[in-house]
Amino acid sequence: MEPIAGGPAQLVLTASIARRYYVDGRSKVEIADEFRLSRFKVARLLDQARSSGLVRIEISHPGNVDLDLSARLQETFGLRRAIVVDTPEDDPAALRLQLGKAAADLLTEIVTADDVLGLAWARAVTAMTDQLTSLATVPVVQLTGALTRPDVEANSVELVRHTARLSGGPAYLFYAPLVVPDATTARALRQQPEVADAISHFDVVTKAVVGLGSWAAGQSTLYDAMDETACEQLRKRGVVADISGVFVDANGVPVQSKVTDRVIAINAEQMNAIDEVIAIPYGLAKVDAVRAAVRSGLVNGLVTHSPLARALLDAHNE
Amino acid sequence: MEPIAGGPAQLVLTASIARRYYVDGRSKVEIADEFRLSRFKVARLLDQARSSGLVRIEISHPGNVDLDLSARLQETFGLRRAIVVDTPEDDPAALRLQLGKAAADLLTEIVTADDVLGLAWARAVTAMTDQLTSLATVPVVQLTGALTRPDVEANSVELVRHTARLSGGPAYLFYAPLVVPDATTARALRQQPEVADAISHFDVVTKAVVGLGSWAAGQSTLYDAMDETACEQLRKRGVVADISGVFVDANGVPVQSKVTDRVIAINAEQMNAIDEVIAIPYGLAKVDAVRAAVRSGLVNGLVTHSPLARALLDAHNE
DNA sequence: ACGTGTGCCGCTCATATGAGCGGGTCCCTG
DNA sequence: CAGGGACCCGCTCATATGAGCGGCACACGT
Repeated sequence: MEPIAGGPAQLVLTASIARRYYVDGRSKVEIADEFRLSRFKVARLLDQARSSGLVRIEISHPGNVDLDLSARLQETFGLRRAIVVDTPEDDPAALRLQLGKAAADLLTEIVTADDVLGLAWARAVTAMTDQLTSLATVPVVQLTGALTRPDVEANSVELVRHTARLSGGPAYLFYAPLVVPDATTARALRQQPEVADAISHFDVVTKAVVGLGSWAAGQSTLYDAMDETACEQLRKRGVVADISGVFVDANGVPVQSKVTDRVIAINAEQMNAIDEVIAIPYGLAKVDAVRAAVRSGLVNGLVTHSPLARALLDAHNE
Repeated sequence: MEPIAGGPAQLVLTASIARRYYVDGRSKVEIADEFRLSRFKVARLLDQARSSGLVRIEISHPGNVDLDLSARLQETFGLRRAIVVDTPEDDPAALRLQLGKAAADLLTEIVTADDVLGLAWARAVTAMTDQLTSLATVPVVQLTGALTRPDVEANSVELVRHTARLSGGPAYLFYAPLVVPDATTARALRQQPEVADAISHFDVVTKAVVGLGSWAAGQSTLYDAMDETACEQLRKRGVVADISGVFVDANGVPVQSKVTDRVIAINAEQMNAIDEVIAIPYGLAKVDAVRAAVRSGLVNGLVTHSPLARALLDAHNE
């Protein structure tokens, strides 16, 4: 693997050839010609140069996206998209900002006029839309009700409206909470004209950005907003993650329960039908939730930060 | 030249492909297959990755030889050999030691059983032979007389004898000074049997290691050993370098003069007939001398240190 | 001296690759 | 709305390249 070549002249020759080939981009035949060697000899020297470590190839770029980690994450988990932002930041708000920017850039890039965009309510999604500056003209569909929290200004509606305005496309939005006290209320809400209209568009959504929470206190806005009993019940059913209102267990299997009926949001089946579903998780506490979400196949795009990406890869390799 | 790609997804895709291609060594066709792209698209992305600087290729190795500089020196001046030792050392003795080692390794590598080795007297050559540990069995021919200096132990004779013993081949050596007071003495010396014998072997020498001095006080052992008048006369003739007794001007043209006749050493014509002539110059004061020596075509191999190598390249590029 | 193993070389032939072309699309601009 | 112009794509076809083979020289043990 690493047996550096023989004499110094050999070494210099190999380096010259490597330079001609890799830096100057000449063909091996040309090089062979120039150095009066057979092209085979040139090829062998180049092989040796690479395997001995004389030629090192690095992939990097000036931005804050860790391309190598992104690629590995994408490949390892079979994702359609993966963006890993390389930042030492660990303050959640600042992190959200950075990931939001990366996600916004991603969305700008991948959304084309043929798409229908779905947006769920989540702080990370808000962070994204806030930094969105350009978007193809597409319909924007609200995928979930909103939760009002003292520390958050925007709600799901504003998020959708803002994005649709930016895009120039129609908005399908409604005013409703993400979770209500009982199934009956939920059913009634779902029959409201605006809600029903939005829901009727769920199956034409082609790209969506969703929230992703770990099913534990402080790790999921939905968890924190729900009553203790319901949370406990879902935990007993093996729920480890909520994907904008869709509950999944550690194996990524969606969990149906009475609680599910109280949620005003896209369901597992509908989400599964969406071509690309992107989540923006951060924080090491979410490792298991992300694994579950990815395993479920519901989420096939990730925008995250390097520590979480590394943790995911580590967890995968054991 | 450096317009980094478009969106982040594009970037990650390009990085993935670059990794597959450069790191994993897969073919473009395989990659195209894997990513569902045309091989042309893959090729274009890879081109872009290289030209945008996303993929960086470096050539380096753990030793103290600067391969890149060596290669550039070799190419720029059309040399057969160039070894640039990367060292911050500037103490002449320590430098000689390092260059001597590099030159010794080089000699071990390039001298084969078919060669005839010629050695001139010079401190740097002594530094080389002292560190020579292995050499093909070849005849070793003394190319110059010796100068005895208080700070030097070995002389040309010892140098040749030692090398021949190491090699196992015959030695053609003689006892004579490098320079004598008048041409008549020189002529007489050249007819001495041992001297004549060595000289008769000059034209079969295939590889030689010579000294290289700048024609100024303290920059050439020969200069320092000669009378003021002679030095001055040669300087007036435009001499800037002495190559083990061969004087050349700034354009690399050998300078004949009455002084030349007083030197017991190989002459320009004979040196020119040698396939490889290697010098081991060091110190920035020798830039012009090295340029002249290389331009003359008499010297076609260099073992030197990085500052001098850089200075040579700089001088060439202006 | 004589196998014999090892390393290096250059070959053939199937495959990968590059240069350059022409046909699209989108976006200006007149 | 027509006419460029600036891409971006995938094609053809000549060329470059890789896999694997047999020949050759050298080193070594018997």
